Amino acid sequence: MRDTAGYEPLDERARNILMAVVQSFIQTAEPVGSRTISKRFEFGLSPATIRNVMADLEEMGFLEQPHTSAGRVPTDKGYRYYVDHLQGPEALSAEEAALIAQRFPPYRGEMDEVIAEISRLLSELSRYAGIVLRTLASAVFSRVELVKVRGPQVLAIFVLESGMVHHKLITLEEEMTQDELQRIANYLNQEFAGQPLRLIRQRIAERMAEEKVQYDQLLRQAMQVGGKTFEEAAKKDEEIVLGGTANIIDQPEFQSNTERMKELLRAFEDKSRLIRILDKCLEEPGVNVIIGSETPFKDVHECSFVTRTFHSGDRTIGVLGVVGPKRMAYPRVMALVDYTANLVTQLLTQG
Amino acid sequence: MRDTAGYEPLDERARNILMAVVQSFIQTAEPVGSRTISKRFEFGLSPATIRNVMADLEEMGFLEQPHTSAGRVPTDKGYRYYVDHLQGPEALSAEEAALIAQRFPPYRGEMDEVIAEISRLLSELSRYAGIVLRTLASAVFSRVELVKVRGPQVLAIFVLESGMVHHKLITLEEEMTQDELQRIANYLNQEFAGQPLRLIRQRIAERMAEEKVQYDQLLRQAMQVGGKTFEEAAKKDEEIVLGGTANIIDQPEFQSNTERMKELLRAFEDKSRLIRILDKCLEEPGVNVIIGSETPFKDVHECSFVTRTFHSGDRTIGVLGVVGPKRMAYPRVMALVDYTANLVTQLLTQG
DNA sequence: TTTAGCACTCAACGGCAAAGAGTGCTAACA
DNA sequence: TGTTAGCACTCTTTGCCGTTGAGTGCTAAA
Repeated sequence: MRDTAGYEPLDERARNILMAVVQSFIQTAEPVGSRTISKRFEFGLSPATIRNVMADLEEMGFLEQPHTSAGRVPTDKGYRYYVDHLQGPEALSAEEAALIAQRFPPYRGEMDEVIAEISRLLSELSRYAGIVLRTLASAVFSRVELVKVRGPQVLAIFVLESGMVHHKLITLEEEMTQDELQRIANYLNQEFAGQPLRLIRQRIAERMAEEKVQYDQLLRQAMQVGGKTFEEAAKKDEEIVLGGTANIIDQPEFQSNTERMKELLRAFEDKSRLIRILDKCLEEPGVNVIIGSETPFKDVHECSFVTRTFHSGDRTIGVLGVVGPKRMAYPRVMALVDYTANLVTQLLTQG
Repeated sequence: MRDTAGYEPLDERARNILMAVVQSFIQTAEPVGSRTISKRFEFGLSPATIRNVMADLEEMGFLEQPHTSAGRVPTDKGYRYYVDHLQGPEALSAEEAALIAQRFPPYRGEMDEVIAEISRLLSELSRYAGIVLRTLASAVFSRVELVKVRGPQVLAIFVLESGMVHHKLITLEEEMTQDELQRIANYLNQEFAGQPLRLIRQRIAERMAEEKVQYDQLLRQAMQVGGKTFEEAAKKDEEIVLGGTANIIDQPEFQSNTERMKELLRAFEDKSRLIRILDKCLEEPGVNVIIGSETPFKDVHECSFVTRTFHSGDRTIGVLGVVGPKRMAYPRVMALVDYTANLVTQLLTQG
């Protein structure tokens, strides 16, 4: 939900007509005219009256015309108003809910496969693209194991409080024995267990600057290894998976315009930008909708994002959702995303 | 290289003209007529003569006409003949080779990032899609570490001879102590170090059937854990990454035909089919070319694959390559793929 | 054997008129 | 005063049609 202030007040009739335009356009992808609305919806108003109202709505910035003699199309502001104030909440049908639950992947501590499967599931059910971001930003450290691989290469496996496991291959400045590594691991576990990764990184940076670290060999080595372990982790802090991008080709708005389509597919290949967008969603509670130009990235201004965070216990693990054209079936997709996020949370929490 | 037998012998002139048609079509994506060839190539032949030869080539199945009054287009058989017998080997320019070497990712035992980066590199340089398959089929086991996570969950980390590291979370039937796990790991290391994963799986299956295993607790437990460890590994035996799929949208043959484009993008999303295709390439030494209908999968009949295996020492690690339209700049792409595969092999071998 | 000439085919292009959807404005109506 | 019918106007879409041009196959001459 965005701030609702700053809108000119719309009377009942204007709201109804705006709703009719948005819904009709979402269904047909054709600009909608006054005649169409007058026929298809039972407002008991003539096209002429509707025209007047639509002209008002256009002036207020909710609608626009592709060209003079065409019908109207919602603007981003129009979609926003629709999402925030007009659409009723839609529940998933029982069959659909059952279908999702049935297709739900099993979880055995390996997030990667779950993420991939969920994004596929979301894309199939929405017929748009599915997207999942997994973050370690608020992950809590539980334990690390250090395994000598060969030479100065060491495998650091760290287990998170949520039961998730990550591993990183790090290269030390000087070779150490497995015994030394064991001692270091013990130290790190004792010192940092139960703390968020974010904080640990900070602590290590602080300690390394402290004087006494210079004199204590174990401490010095521990900080070196710990630094590498947790710093390296940062690189994989966020993992993002997209599924079903081919679905967007079916959308008529891109069919005719291959230029836009190319732009969009390229945007989807550049994960870093998507991460930036979804990062914002991590802070939003509940189902979050981003419409077209509400993101700062021009190549996705023709898209909307519907997302929701998912958790393990009270830790935020990531965010999942659907990317589709602005002309998206919002109520349905929002219900789908909400339901799926709940299921994932359940899976991770009790798993 | 395919079998060269079974071709009607082509005389010098026919070969030249076939080559001209293929090259011209690769360049322009337009069906090529007799007039064009007569002008652009210095054969000293009139269009009429060329027409006769082209008619012969069409009868033999090397060329075809989209419609009566259009020029000719190579068939898959035509491309095949071109690739096998007509194109000269092309070397990468020094600048390009340098560019690749410079953009080459560093390697520190983590394959995942290398694979992703290589596929991106291949796609950027070829302007088609880059593809990399990593396989464990011929991987050799070096060492395993078993780490208790919580309850019956155990993290199995296995190091391969090539220095690569994989991990799998497995769930035991009964909880074990870290000490027991350590003993089991020792046993597995002693027993199986230096053997291919493939073979190990087989051995374990055999042993589990043996009678004496029933009486020896350590052995029984070891087989149970080993079975899970190596069996689980099979699931991730093959990993495939595609980069730059958006590039294919630029190809004129797909621009006009969104139906084909959709089909192709969907095919790219179904990794299992791509794996099947690339699996075949694993057995081919040298640069391998697959043209259109030479794969059994209809959705990629408009594409060609150019691939080459890469190695660590004498072990095959995977296969990399480029996927593009059949109308592909074969000599250039083949040189690129060859060079890149060599670099990767070098990286993995000395790394 | 090669080539010039010719009749033929067919996609592509441009122009044009008709159709159709939609609008804004005005005047009449309840 | 709000609503609506009517109307003139705009502009895209569609279909039609003739023209153009690239390309072919065939035949007959060099």
